[in-house]
Amino acid sequence: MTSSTTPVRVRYAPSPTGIPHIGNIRTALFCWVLARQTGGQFIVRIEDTDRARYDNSAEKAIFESLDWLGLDYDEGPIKGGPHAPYTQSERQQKYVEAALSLVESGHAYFDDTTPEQLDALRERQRAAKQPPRYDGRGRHRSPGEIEESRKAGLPITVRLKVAEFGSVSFQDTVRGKVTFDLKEIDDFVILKSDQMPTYHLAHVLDDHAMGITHVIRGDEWISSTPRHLMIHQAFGIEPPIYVHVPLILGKDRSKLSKRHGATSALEYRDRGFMQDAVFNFISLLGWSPGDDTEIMNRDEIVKRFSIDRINDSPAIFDSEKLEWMNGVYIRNTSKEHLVEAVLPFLERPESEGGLPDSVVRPIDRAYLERVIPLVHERLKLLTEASETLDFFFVDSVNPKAEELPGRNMDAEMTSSALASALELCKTVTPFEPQHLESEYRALAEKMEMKPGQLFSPVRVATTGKVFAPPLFETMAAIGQDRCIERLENAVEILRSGATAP
RNA sequence: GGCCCCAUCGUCUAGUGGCCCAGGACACGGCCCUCUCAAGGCUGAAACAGGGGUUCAAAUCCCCUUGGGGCUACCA
Repeated sequence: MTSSTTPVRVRYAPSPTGIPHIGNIRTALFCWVLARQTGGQFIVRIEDTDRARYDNSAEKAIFESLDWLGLDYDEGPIKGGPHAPYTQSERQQKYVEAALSLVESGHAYFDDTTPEQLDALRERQRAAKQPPRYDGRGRHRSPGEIEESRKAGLPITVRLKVAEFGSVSFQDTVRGKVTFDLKEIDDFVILKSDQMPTYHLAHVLDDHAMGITHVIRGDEWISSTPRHLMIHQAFGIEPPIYVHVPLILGKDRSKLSKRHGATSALEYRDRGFMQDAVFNFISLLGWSPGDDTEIMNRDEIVKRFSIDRINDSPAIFDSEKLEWMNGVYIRNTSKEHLVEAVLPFLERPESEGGLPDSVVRPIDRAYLERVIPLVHERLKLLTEASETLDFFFVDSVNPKAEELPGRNMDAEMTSSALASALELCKTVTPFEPQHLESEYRALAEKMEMKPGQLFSPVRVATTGKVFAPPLFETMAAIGQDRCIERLENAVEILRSGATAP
């Protein structure tokens, strides 16, 4: 059991082969939270030992994701630290030396089996309905034979000698005791023929060197943990505490990947989610504080987090609830902060979801501050701001003729409503919400219409939309001149539409 | 196929033997509020995968079955 007062050293060790998805980032978040809670360290290490799959943009995305969610690290690439470097490709020599020392001590051996031979072996095993497994043939190769292969340019790997009998078990903090039979584990590669270590070797060495106390990682690693234990044993070092967190699955219940659509934290940022909402939401995937609390800021999460309360079962990632939560965060945020958050989205080009290109950039900030309260509680995504606010910023608006009439209103009723509304609009002073409302209500009464029947066409005429913020606040913000123009325009639209056959 | 892990409403989850004919949240339906849309309030429908044990008592413990997932690479 982990005492929350003992400082932990935990690490997030992604490999830069793709943009980190929510599940991956959730693991980073758990690590970060635990480090902050215990006053320990959160370390980032880049595991780029797979040269073929290395992707520079993925590496950038990793740091961008961490940064966006505010997961600051104590040691890592760029920043450095007492165990630098924190990028595995820069630590290669250490792995090679370690692998060689294992050969020296008899815990590992060179293997010159070619990939083709390995394929053939597996093929045969499959045909014979045997589990595909390396058969340990390299154990019997003499140094001379290896040397010959080396000279012939054959690929040479280093494999760990795994005992053929017995079992390994370990205590996983979330799973409990997990046991594997050693006969299930073959002699696996620890040093590849390109002199790069495999994940198994590299991370064990680094975690040990960096003093990692808790290895927090996805459930997918549970079945290779016995290998990691064997490596520790071979080096005579103590393994860390293992914490295998349940995976986050896509809607089809399979491991999260690109084909599940938007799965990276960065995509959520770009789609208008707030970082605190995403932080809150993903912390609740596979963990809960134990009561009904759902909305928690990061301090609360840090305070309440506990490894013991991490779930056993995988969670399906469904962004519907995240959208709701994002709305909660938007509503809870200050006007000033919302303006700040929404501005970059409004200023994007129209084709990317920004305000119409006809609106001059930079956007009139003072005016935005004036109108944002009108939509504050209506916003679920920051990206929605453009279409929710556009009519405030553009010069004119184009209501559809068929949308102008309100419920149970015919064309005639609509035109007379608009005509009277226009006349009133020209004369009403001051042009302020309360006054506007009382004037327009009086007008509705005089015309023997329900307020809504008068307001609806006016809303559509002034905003171009059927749904909009409260009418009189909106009109006041749009201003008397533009309202008059828009109402005139609507009257015109209706007239030309009505005369058409 | 083999090994390992998992199993409560559609989804996220509470539940650690009696407080549970199972609670909360999202989504969905209804009602209220209301100038539309939201927000808010009330409310409805919705789950312990199945079968055996153990126990006075089981969603909770054990076993089996079923289902799902992961791993099974010179990828991580």
